[in-house]
Amino acid sequence: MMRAAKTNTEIRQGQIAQAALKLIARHGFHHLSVAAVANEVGIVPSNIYRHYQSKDQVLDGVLELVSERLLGNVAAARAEAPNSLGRLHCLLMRHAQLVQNDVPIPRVVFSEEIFTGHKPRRRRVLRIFQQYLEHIAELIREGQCVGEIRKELSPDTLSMMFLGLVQPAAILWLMSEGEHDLTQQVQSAWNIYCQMIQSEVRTKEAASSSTTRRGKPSRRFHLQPT
Amino acid sequence: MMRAAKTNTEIRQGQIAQAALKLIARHGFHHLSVAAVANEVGIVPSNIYRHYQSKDQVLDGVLELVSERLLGNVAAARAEAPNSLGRLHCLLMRHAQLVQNDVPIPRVVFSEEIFTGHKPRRRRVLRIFQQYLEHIAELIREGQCVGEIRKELSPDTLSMMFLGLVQPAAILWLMSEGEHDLTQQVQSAWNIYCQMIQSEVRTKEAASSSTTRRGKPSRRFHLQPT
DNA sequence: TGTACATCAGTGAACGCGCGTTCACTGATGTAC
DNA sequence: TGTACATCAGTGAACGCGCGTTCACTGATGTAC
Repeated sequence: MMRAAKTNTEIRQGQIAQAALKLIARHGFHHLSVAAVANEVGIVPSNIYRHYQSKDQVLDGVLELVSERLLGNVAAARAEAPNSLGRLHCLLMRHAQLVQNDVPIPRVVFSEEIFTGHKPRRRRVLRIFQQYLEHIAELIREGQCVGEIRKELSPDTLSMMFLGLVQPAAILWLMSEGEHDLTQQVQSAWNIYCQMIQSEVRTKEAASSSTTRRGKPSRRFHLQPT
Repeated sequence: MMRAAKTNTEIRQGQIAQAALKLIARHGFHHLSVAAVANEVGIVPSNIYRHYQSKDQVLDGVLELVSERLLGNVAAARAEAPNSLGRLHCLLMRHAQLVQNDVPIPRVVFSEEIFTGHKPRRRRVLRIFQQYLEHIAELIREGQCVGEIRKELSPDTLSMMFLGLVQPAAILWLMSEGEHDLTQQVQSAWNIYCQMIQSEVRTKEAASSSTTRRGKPSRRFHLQPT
């Protein structure tokens, strides 16, 4: 066996967390072994302990990555779309992509290790979850301020429902190994959700608002196939 | 140690599955050990193998129980409420109760053991999930037939969104150890969902339909706190 | 009703395996002189 | 520029623990005669 190149701990920590995330994405959280991570990085298992104190700390590193990606998507969605509904739509699709291609967040968030693992980590995931929800609620509030989104609906409830547009579909997708088309299912759900939350354009007050409902209804409504 | 009373295999299989479900509900899926199950039943670990061939088969027994409860709720909701919206509401609240009191289904369905465990079991859970979705879609279709629910919305998408009313809240509830009030959050989401899917009562054609929207809007709408 | 035997559930000890972690040692890199 | 030494990352062997599973044995229950 060739000896691995000597590498700075800071860099190795990053490599190890990335490798762990990749393996979790592929084989699931609790199949993650220190040996597998080491192998992925190209070092020997015991060497992990030069850079992390324990497996637990590696997992903390993974959570950090997941948090960054989730919150990064919020920032990206803000930058990509000009209005609230567009941003929400963008965030939703990015979230679906994240689940599908890159990081099966469900594997992390729904994992047993999280629910039943030691408390500090559970609190941490809870916090990430809540932060994410809060960002979504903020997007919704902004939409309500400018009149895009109906003001009588609670942003907190709407943000929870927003996540509900992806989660069941994501689980189904995970379990069916790609038999279900996640993106399309999420899109269908979004169409209905969007139509529901946007301010009515029929009423006289907001007849020509910024929403696209009137212009191209066929893209907002999910038309029944048959 | 007192010797356990000799008991019929059929009965013991039931006891074992029940005990396993109870322990999963309390401590999570992958913390389930054969020893713990045996202890809960009041027998010795090795005795489990008189009644099941392996731990895997015990887990299959647990899935059977979960399936029964989920589908049982559908039947109960059908019996309890006269119309489709009422049945959906009833089913939703029963589902939330199931998660909260009895069987944390998330612990089973979202478990790593399911996603990454051996294929036959994953297929089985997928099937249970799909059956449940299909029953919900059927309730929705019935509602569309009698004009309670808007006909242009896809039952398949609506059923997925229906599950989305509980799932994020359930996960939050699990992680926060009851800090969040699951029932109330689900109720809020339902109010919005219900308002969205029910047929418009404003329009002339269905002015006096069977929905309760006009009569008591404050119970259907979630009013913003501030 | 009583006896002999087959069947079947219950038990404790032990095995085997995976896996996280420790430890003593190796060898490369950077720094002081 | 060259030498000596400290520092730190890499390695393989081994330990320890939990846990699913096996096995030989025990003892209770039901049945045939």
